[in-house]
Amino acid sequence: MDLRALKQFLHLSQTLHYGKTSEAMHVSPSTLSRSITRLEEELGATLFERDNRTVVLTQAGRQFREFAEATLAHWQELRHKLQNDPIELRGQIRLYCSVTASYSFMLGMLTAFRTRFPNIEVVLETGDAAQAIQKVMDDETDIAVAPRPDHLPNPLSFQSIVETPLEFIAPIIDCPVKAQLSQNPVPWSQIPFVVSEYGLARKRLDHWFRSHSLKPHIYAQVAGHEAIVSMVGLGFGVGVVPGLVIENSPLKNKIERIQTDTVLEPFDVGLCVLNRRLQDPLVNAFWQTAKDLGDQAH
Amino acid sequence: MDLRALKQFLHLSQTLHYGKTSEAMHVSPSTLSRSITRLEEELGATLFERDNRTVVLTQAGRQFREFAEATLAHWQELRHKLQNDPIELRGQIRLYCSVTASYSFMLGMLTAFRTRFPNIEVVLETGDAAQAIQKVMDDETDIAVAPRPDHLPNPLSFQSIVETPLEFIAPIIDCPVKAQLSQNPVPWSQIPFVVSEYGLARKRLDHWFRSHSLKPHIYAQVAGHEAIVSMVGLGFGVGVVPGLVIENSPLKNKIERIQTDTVLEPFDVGLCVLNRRLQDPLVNAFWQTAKDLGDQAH
DNA sequence: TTTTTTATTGCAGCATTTGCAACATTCAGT
DNA sequence: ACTGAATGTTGCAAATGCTGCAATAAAAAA
Repeated sequence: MDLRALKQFLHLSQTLHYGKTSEAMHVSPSTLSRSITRLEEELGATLFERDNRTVVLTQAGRQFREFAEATLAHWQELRHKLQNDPIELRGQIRLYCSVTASYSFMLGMLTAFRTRFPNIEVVLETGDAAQAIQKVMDDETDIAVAPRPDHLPNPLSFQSIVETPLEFIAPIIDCPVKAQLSQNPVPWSQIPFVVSEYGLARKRLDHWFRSHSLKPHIYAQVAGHEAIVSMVGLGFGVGVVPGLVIENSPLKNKIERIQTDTVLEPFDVGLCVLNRRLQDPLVNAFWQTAKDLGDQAH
Repeated sequence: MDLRALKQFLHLSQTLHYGKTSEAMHVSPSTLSRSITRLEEELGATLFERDNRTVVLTQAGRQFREFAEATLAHWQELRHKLQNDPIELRGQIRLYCSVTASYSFMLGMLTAFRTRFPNIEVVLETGDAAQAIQKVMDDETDIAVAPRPDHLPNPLSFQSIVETPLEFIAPIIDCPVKAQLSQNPVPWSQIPFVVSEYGLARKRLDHWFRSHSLKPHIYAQVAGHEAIVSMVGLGFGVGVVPGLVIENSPLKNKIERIQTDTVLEPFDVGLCVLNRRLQDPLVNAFWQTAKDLGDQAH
């Protein structure tokens, strides 16, 4: 039994659905299935009564849930205590995130961190999310907020915070683009697109174009999702940005989301760090604080 | 954090000695070292203050020990409860062990088992320990007591119960052998040996002969350690048997241990089972009961 | 019946863990 | 001070175990 199995069990005991839980825990259904099976073997008791259609907690499962909750809480509490107690950490830590992130969840994260480690100075740099991974790899920052890449480079660790859909947005003001969009079918290959210069969002969009056999009309390539929102808001074309960016944008009411036949794979936004940088107590402190915050959310 | 790490930590917190603990936990010192390091990383605190000469528990370590003890106890208690509750197990389970084992620890084991599962019928066969592994492999018995082989066959699981040294024994009564043994140096190649026909004890002894460049004088090959004790007691020669067998032998006062320059690698006596047989709830019940007993001993 | 949903299993690839051996460090004894 | 023994850690190759994909099984819905 390890803590990951415990977390998975707890989540599953709430959803009662392998698919949902496995997705939330970022493992495949098969892995989750085997995790639970292992747990049951070690325990010598069945935790879930499952038929391929329904999953229900057994009596044993209910009892185990209490144990799991208590143990997990106990562990986290202890970890906090031990991290605060021994040495009053001092120093500097470098963070990198997009403007949107700094507006949204980064605020809560930093407050929690400052409360726990008031003597660590935080240097926060904002910039294009597409560069975040590279910044970490080059050790130009300690921890960055980034969308989880399709293939995580080996020396990196990732910890997800929130998932947000990638959405198509269009201007609300009257402009040529608006007219084109109201046609049926929509002449996608003629519509001007405002896209990221590079990065995961660009990759996903390119994939979407290919799978629709479209040769897109790229009107502008810009760096940073926020800039895309601006240009779209001004009526230059259609863009694709994470939902989070839309919600936190001051131009929110100048644009609208548009539906498409297929949905782009959502962004899994989280923290990214170079494994070896976790040796540094300061970096580790931030990483663990974030982890605690995440665990509480579940 | 998993339970194994917890057990290792607890043991180490008592011995304060990596070598001792790693041996007791059946892992190499390096593995233990890494286990503890991992634990410390996950926890973000140092558990042991160690210099290559001394190991002491830190303040954090003391706090963590309480957590570890509580968690482990909690887990085991729950496992007991869950294993008893759901179904009253009935049926038959086949055990195989040596006569010595049945006299010594097997008694306690069976009592614990009968208390917990009064409706499981135990069929206990006694015989030569050297055959135990084979009996399990051939599925002629469910669980056997055996010395841990140098290389455990893959489909088998092993759980150790007790370690016992392999000792040289000689008759006490006056006989030719006794005279030879009192010479200096001892003429090993002329002394008659009473040895196992096959099995791990034989293997270890052969190895000892080779490493001393001796061509042994084998007087008799017998099956079963108990028989060796008998023949040695009667003055037929010198033998090698596990300490446990000596202590439980009615002929204990007819023989004496003799010292040699190098000591034979001790026997690690424990339970052995075919992995797939653990699917059977009855077999699993016994296996887990034994595990609980072992955990309590620590 | 066919389709859809969803947990499980075979299998191959891969990451983690393991143990050995070499190393570093400290202490005891000369 | 020097040598030798004891002991925790680290580099590295090998093995073990875990993971995800794809196929499967089973049951409900259409």
